Amino acid sequence: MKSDKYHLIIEAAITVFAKQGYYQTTVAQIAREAGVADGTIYLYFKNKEDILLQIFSFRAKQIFDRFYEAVAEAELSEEKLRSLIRSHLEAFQQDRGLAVVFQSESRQVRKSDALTEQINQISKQYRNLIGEIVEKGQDEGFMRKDLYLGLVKRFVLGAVEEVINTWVLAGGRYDLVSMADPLVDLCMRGIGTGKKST
Amino acid sequence: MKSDKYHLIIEAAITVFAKQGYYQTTVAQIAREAGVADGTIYLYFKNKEDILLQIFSFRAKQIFDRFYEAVAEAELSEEKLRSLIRSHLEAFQQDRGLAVVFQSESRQVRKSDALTEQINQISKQYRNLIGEIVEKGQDEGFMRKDLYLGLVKRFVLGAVEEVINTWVLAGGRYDLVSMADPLVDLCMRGIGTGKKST
Amino acid sequence: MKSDKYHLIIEAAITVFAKQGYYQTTVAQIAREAGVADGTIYLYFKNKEDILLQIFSFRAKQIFDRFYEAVAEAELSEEKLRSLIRSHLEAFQQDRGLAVVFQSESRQVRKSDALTEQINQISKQYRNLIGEIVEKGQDEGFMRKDLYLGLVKRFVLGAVEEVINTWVLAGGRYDLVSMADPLVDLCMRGIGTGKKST
Amino acid sequence: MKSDKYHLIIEAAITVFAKQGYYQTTVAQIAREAGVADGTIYLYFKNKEDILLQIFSFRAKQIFDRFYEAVAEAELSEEKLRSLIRSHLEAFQQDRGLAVVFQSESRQVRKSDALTEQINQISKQYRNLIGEIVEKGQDEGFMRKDLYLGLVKRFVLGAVEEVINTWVLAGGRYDLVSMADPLVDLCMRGIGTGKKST
DNA sequence: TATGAATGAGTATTCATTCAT
DNA sequence: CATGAATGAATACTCATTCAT
Repeated sequence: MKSDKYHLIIEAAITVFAKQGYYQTTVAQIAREAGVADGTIYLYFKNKEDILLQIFSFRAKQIFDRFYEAVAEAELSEEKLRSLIRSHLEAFQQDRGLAVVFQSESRQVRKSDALTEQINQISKQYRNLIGEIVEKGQDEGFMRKDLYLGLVKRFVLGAVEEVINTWVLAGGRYDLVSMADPLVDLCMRGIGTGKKST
Repeated sequence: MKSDKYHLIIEAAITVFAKQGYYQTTVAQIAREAGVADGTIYLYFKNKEDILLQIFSFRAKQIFDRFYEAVAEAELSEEKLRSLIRSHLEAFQQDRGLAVVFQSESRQVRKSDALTEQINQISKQYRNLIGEIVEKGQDEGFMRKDLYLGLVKRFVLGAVEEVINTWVLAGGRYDLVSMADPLVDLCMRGIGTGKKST
Repeated sequence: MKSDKYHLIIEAAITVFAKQGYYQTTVAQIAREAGVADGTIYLYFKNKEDILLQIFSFRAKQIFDRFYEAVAEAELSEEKLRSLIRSHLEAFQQDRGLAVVFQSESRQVRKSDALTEQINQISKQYRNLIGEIVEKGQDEGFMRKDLYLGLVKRFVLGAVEEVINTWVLAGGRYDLVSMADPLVDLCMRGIGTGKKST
Repeated sequence: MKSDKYHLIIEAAITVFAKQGYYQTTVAQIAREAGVADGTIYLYFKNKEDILLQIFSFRAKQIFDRFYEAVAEAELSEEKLRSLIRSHLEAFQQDRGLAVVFQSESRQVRKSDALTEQINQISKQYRNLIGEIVEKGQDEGFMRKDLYLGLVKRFVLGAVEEVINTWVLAGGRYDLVSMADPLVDLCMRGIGTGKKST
């Protein structure tokens, strides 16, 4: 089990990264926000970038576990998609800081291979999850088979991300989760066969 | 007419920003890439950030003019949407560097109000363009009227952006423009009424 | 109590400013002279100008306290003037570097309001001290009453400063304090009534 | 005869140096003030410092010629001293910018030997002029013979300079020349024998 | 002569990282 | 484990000077 301070620093970093962006944030600011000394950070993290890396890997893992659960609980493909999107929006609505960091930092080109890889892996996992759902939908006859799967994955992911992004830029002032159903509806019309699941 | 050096520097900056990101890029690197002295940059730009600002405002204008033309040339709403998306993909395919900069830097949280505003304005214009097309489509009976317009705009924009983003991350190794038709098809199924335009 | 390093840097700065002048001195030179890293300076001073400001305010205070003491210890006005001038010359003779900095930097036109104000305030205090002595001298009948006080203050201050200045330019090679008595004599003839105090 | 532009630049430099000080002034500012191109300055001056050097040597010469004239026109030593001081104050009152530059830049420590020498030479000449007057006064019996001549020179020079300096700092808002008589009176009491010249 | 665009050396300042306590 | 003072490499920006026109 990770120490108390570790989580303290992670949370502080998310807060400050969300407000100012990674490069605009100093390690000293994170330390102050976390209420620890500058040097203490280096007891838990290799360097500044490692903090961001851990945010992506540690927190992403937490969140993805919820996604998998949500998808597993649903039966049919459409409901799985709905569950996925809803829990995605829920997770980000619950932690807007994290949402901001994900949205704004994941697109940044970076030198560190470790970080790039981490981010790419997360995206890939997410797309794979969508891919599995769509394939299941195709098997069930709820989703069109004449679709380039790679495009469909991005189509769904892009739509969800843009909805989140708009919400983030709007300052998180409205209910993000309420966008889930209309969004799924749009997606299903795009990729679905029209066959009803009930 | 802007001076020769101005464009030289803009192009150099796009190249280097695309490769390393804004914060990882030094002014000296831009100067070297442009083949000018460090100080020369400050004859044409107020500071480093101003270069990015100019890229967004100057180059975005160029590109947006093409978008408006493309949309204007088409007759029916679906064709307008197809034109818009195709010219979007074309523009970014032709200048991958610019695409990378747009995709990765536009999401960054930043202090400068000027830059944030510039970026927000571009996004808004784009969404408005989509909005107009959809409204026209609703009038023509090609697009559903039971849609929350704000969501539709983001839905389309998000899908396009994610397609570009994936292409960017893949190193631009395949034909981006060929994604236009399937993408429009997906979007139209999502937002269309099913009525055929021919 | 101020840290060790603070004084180390102040002394180093005085030395280097005295040798090369404020604008010709780099922060790196001060750091090297003080035996600290460049960055360390910014732990104790806001910026380069702040060092000069602190020299004026911190060291001036030290010295002025001595002046007030010296003046207070003397009884009659002429002796007070003699004490003031002697301790002034003594102080500057003891720290020629400081003398040089005071003489050469205090006349410079500068943007910083804080610095200008600091310098003006010191000059004013000094002139006020002289003013008080002269007024006491007038009461005692040792000094002429037909004098424009503002002129007298400057007359005395100017004479003392020029004597110091010449000594500074001469490289501090002779005994500055020995000029005190003849200087006071000259001043007293100029402003005195001729009445003897003994 | 020096070209038009030469004087134009000299005057412009005096104006800007007076306002901002030598080190705070850029060559471009001088050029703008003079209404010439940056490069033009280097047709008339070797470098930035040369401008200041020329101000001291060219303008000082002009002024000193007036001083010598004024001193020559007077008969007796006291009147010579009065003439000198009055023309000094007059000259500076007429060109406050020049006064500021003289007062503030002449004390600065500088690397350039040429400039330091120029400034020292001017001061020396001035002190010599005073010296000659005092010696004449001693011959005539108007001035005390028990004075260390080096001190007397500085005594007078210092008093005059401080009076000018105060006027400069006050923004030149009062009549400087009117200080001449009281100032001479003070000096004469200090150094004179009391014998009346009429 | 005159120009002003271009140069690039020079510098104040920041900040990730270390390490003695 | 925890601290935070100290470090010094890194970098945006300025400006005196040059030179092709």
